[in-house]
Amino acid sequence: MTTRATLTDVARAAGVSISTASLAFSGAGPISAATKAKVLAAAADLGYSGPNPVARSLRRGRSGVIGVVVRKDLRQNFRDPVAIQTLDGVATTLGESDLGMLLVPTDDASGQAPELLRHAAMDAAILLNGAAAGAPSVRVLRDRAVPAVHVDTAVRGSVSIRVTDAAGMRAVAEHLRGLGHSAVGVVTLPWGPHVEPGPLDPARPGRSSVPYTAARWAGLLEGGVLPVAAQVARGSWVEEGIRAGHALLDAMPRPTALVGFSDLLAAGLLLAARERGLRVPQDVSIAGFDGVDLPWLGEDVLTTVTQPIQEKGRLAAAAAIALAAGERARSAVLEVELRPGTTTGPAPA
Amino acid sequence: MTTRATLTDVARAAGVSISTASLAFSGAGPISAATKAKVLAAAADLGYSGPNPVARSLRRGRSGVIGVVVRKDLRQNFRDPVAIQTLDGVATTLGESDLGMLLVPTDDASGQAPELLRHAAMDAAILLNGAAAGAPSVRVLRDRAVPAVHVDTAVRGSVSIRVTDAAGMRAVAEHLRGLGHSAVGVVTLPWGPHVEPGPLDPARPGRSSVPYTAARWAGLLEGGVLPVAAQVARGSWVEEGIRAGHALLDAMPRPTALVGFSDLLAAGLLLAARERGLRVPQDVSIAGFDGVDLPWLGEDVLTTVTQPIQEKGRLAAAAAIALAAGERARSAVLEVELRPGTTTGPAPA
DNA sequence: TACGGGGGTCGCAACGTTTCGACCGGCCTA
DNA sequence: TAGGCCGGTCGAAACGTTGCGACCCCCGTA
Repeated sequence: MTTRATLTDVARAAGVSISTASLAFSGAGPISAATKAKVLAAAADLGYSGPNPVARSLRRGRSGVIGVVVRKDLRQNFRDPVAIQTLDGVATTLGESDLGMLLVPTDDASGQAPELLRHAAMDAAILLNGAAAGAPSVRVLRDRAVPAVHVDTAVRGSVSIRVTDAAGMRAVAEHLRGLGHSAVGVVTLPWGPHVEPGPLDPARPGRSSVPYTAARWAGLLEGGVLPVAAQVARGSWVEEGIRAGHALLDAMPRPTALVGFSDLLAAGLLLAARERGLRVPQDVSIAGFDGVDLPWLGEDVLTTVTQPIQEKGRLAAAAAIALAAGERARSAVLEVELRPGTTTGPAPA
Repeated sequence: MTTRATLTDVARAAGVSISTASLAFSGAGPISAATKAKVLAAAADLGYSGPNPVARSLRRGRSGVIGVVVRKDLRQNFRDPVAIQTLDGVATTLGESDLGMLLVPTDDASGQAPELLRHAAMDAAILLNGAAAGAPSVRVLRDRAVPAVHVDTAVRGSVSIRVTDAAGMRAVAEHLRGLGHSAVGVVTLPWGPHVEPGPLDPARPGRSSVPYTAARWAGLLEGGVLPVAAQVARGSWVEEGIRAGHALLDAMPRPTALVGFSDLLAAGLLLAARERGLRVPQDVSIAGFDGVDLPWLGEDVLTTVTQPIQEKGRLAAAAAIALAAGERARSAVLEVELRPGTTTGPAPA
């Protein structure tokens, strides 16, 4: 088998120097139209389809690839519309700069970063896995001196893109209080590695080690809502919302309002309420967080807090691009907004 | 700013040759424990975190990256559980070999392949975008001599991983006929670039240019079902299923059974039927295709055809790994299976 | 004592590009 | 007509590895 043609071969065939041949492809630098055509013709002749990307990267000192660190179980992870929209934002912005997106599935709970993260070429990384300061993935990147952008997590000395989680949840709390609700049940996102999913004592929850979970809980309290019952979900899944919904609706006295820390959880709450024949919002109000599309929800429009998810991804990508180019990048905290729907109403008398 | 340490620096600091230093990291070749420790110590001292991946790739002639070509709009694309599960399978298998997964969003309709596909380093590619033989993405890869694995599409001279779409849909048709249904409405997946979404004449549908759409339609006919009404969906989305569901249920005489070319579409059909107060399956039977989890569907268990989606991804990745290593890989066609649920029943009298 | 073998180390030549500086004419301007 | 400038081309030196072959020395064996 004959090996692939290189720039040297093309140059020889075209009767020019290697430097000139390079110019014909890179476009940077002066070259006459005639020469360029000659080189391109020779290239076509030899089946040469452009400079070897690896060699180019080595010479340029840049790989043109941004690592995107996501949670290991893509199947669960990408079932979450929030993750997908973030990724979509990232992909859009990276695409505009012709940068590659290397997906790196990571399981920080395993205690070590994947081999890939240690060895793969990348000019910068975007951490979508919510890894905190001490996490393996973060350490590996630091050791490799790969600049990192954290999404939804603040890490000292790193750029991070976040939203005002606490303020958003406070708005929900105030909204519910304004409607006269005083008995509120809550299903939270995972609380942290050392807290089991299931019931949570609202009076002594301990501090969640997941930044946005902690922030959203804090927001609830700031808004004057101390839940009468709480459940910790295994993940942002509808099934968990259903399970938690039944658990919460079993509480005595029954909560008049239920809050999900994500829209998927809230959708589950809604389904649980429906299963029990409860009318929403007459019998029970339900609110979520995220503002994602749930086309299968039917007539109901979920009261929720919309966050600019795609924008978060785009900003993260833009920051990563800047860092990859050796420039500085700034952290950002984006605003969220309460969007009242049809699933919340006055508390029953 | 001081530039990053290289193997040369480490070797010098450790007082050994570059080759020996390399040995300490690659592990390939004989090296005394003492020397290795010395080199590693020097490396730690200099903050050297292992060989530069790009240089290594250049030297080795392999980048350790597999390109995964997906449809452009990640947001729509990844809303589809099928796409996600496939990707999950791919990621799992690639991860086991410590290979990177470069996500390349592509819009073949635009007529040209993304810059990234032309220029990014990859040892092989997996096409999840259903690109047919002539598509830009396929051409670019061929020109670059990047071996490709096609999923759900057969391309002459390339490896492809598919399922028995026709057989699956034939099983659905036979199932429905066995239940006495003769008036069947269908919502198909997109038919091809030059066929508008919306109503389709079941008697003269023309041949779909999307291989699995064509195969599934053919399977229906093979099973003895000539639909009385048909709708072409914009994509595998619940909303489209709902829209099509209403359109199909408006047909006179009303179909007694509805078939969706995907579970998401079928779920939409189900929701449309519910919205109209129709009982499933007493008033209308509904069947889908894919066998994905739809936890929000409630009590109903969708009658569907399960395909080994994750397995498809795993096989595709395995094939890509083989091709990247210069070995041969074989195409595969996986079996699907009818899984009767609670959404199909005897045709109303 | 001489010889063979093997573990460990080292030099050097790639891998395929980009880019910097030098060089060479020809053309414009003074 | 001479000087300067600029468009176009070229050589050569990196970029940071890996891996082949050579080499050296020590030990075991004949």
